[in-house]
Amino acid sequence: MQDVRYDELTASQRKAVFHVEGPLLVLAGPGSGKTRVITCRIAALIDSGVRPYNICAITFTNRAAEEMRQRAASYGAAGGAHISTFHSLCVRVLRKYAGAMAATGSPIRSNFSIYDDSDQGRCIRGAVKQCELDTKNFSPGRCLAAISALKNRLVDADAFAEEADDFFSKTLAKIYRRYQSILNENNALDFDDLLMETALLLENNPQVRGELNNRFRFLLVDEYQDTNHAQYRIARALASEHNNICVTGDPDQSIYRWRGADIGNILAFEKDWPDAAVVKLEDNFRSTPNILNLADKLIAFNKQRKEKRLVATRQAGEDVSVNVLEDEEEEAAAVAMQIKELSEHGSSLNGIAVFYRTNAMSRPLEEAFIREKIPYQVVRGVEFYNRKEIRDMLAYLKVLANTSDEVSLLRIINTPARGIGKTTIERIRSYAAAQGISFYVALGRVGQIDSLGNGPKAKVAVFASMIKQFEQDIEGPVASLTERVLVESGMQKYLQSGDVKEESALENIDALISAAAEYDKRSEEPSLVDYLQEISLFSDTDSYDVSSERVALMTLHAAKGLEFENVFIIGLEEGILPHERSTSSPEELEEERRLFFVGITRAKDRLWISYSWYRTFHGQFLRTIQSPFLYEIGAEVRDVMDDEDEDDDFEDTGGAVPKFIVGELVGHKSFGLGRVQEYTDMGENSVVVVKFNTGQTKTLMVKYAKLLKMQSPQ
DNA sequence: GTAGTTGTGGTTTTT
DNA sequence: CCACAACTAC
Repeated sequence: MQDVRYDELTASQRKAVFHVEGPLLVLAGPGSGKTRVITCRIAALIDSGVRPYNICAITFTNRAAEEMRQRAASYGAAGGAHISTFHSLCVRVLRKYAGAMAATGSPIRSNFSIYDDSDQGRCIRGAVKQCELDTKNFSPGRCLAAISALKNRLVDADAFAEEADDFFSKTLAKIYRRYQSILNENNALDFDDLLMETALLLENNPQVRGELNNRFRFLLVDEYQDTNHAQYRIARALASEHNNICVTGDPDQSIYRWRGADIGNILAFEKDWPDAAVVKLEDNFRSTPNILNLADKLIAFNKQRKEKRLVATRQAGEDVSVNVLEDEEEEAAAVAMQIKELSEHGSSLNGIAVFYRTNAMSRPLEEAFIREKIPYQVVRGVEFYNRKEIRDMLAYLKVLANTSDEVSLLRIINTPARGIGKTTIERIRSYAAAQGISFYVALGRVGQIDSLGNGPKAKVAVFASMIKQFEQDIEGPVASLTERVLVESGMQKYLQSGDVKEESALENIDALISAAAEYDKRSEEPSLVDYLQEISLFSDTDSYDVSSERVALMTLHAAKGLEFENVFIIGLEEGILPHERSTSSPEELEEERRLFFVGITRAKDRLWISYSWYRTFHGQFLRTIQSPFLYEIGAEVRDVMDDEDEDDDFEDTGGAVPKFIVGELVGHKSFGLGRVQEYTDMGENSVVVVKFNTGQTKTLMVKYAKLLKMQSPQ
């Protein structure tokens, strides 16, 4: 193997790298050279005579997969090894074995569509409606979350119907069933189906499992702490014959519990694989001890964890700054100023990142950066693919690839407007239902739909023949087909006309066509189905360009796996970090803490943490409370405004703050009357939870809230 | 059938 | 505060 510097590895890294046969657990702290260990290990496996073809490495994000591919390639070890995310692997497996699955009654065909949350939303709304239920009690979000959790546990609709014993579960079971049959009718799978179907296929079909066991003799799973139960079962099945399973991860960096990740998978690995070798990577080569110290202090507050040390190998550096600003704009301005200074002192912009809890928090930063002319890139989830024009174009392509995909078909049948309205659609629909044919097939027989007048009939016929025309190009390159659709569907004309506000719409579609062209070039066997299935699993996060000279702005979740010389983490406030929706259980709070931990440990040299006194929240300008995590890291907060000639319109209470009793009636200048729900006496920093008559419950800091005592408690 | 308007509900993180 | 759905007016 070329260029592999095995001699630069530490003793424990070597142990992991040169482990060949049998299960292996690598507990890798942040900055411990985990990626390097994994890629070196792939190289070492090949050195020891393993064929690359027999290696399967699974990562969590496409970006991580791409990075690993490149690193492996630089060792000359790329060819043949399968490196992808769980989801991509599942798509390939399902597409390949769809035929075999059909024999056992599976409705999935290999050209299935993959539905994202917005498609799912349409399906679930349809399902709830069909069950004649009130969407208030069974909101789409709630239902989808519940179904997702079930799928993660590999509980299908029938199994759930059997276990359901109360009203809610029974109703949910009905919805689940309807939802799933809608997906089936559309020949579509949602993200969770990809995992569940693959897991079930592997477990129930010995022949398929045998083939894959034979192919993937060495399995690597990265970020194992974030695998959910379905992924766990897939990994277990894949490794069932050879036992050559190597998992890497860090329980302290598990941040996807909300998505079903089960930290128990990594904690119980040694139970699942009793003869597992365990390697702990505790040396940290990334951060200064100043930064690590903070991370260590913070994570020690978590109760559910495996004790693990963070051993600094670097020399002491600069202290971590914790600043408080007036509001989110001042906070953004302060970050921008600091970045300017760094830049002027020679720091490169691609070594700088700003992390925040929610995507919405990027706005003030972007405004400040534009003002200060600081180049930046926002690394955001699915922004690009969520654009209307992109979704429309993709809907055309999806229909061509999978004519059963009614959700996509309904999206484009009147986009751009071609006079096919609700009534026409409903009539075609009932015709299709009566005849027992799909909506698409019904379009082709529009002449026979007696309920339609001649006008609508003609319009539908034009649309149907247009789609037929496109279908002739289905085998060719994806880019030229996309271009053809753009022109002939009328989308181009529609977007050029003055009615559309978004100038950038056509540019975005151009970007889509370029991406398709790149796919055509890169892919060994380009096909529309393959292309669509691939990009369904792609997000903007994956296209983050590490090398471009721009400051990176991203959520703490997106920061996982990255590192930067200079890191800013903003919004250290109660309700934001920890997030207000994650405070109902200790487990959730611990996950928020891990999220902060992940953010801190991305920093190599310098770290700035900040929060602001006020923040606009749900459109309201509100006083904030600093995050409890700041106490935990023992932060000495510097009030940046106090350093200047600051007028503080909140007079000092001199530390003498009033005390409250639960049940006490209080008044607030903007929320009105309310009753004390909880009171935590922390002297000057006492916190009170008040339920106001408006119905909202607020956590307030006594020092600032200026609550009026209305009367003595009963 | 369509476009514009009002109302309502949901509002974290991502494959 | 935003997106989408239902409603209303053409």
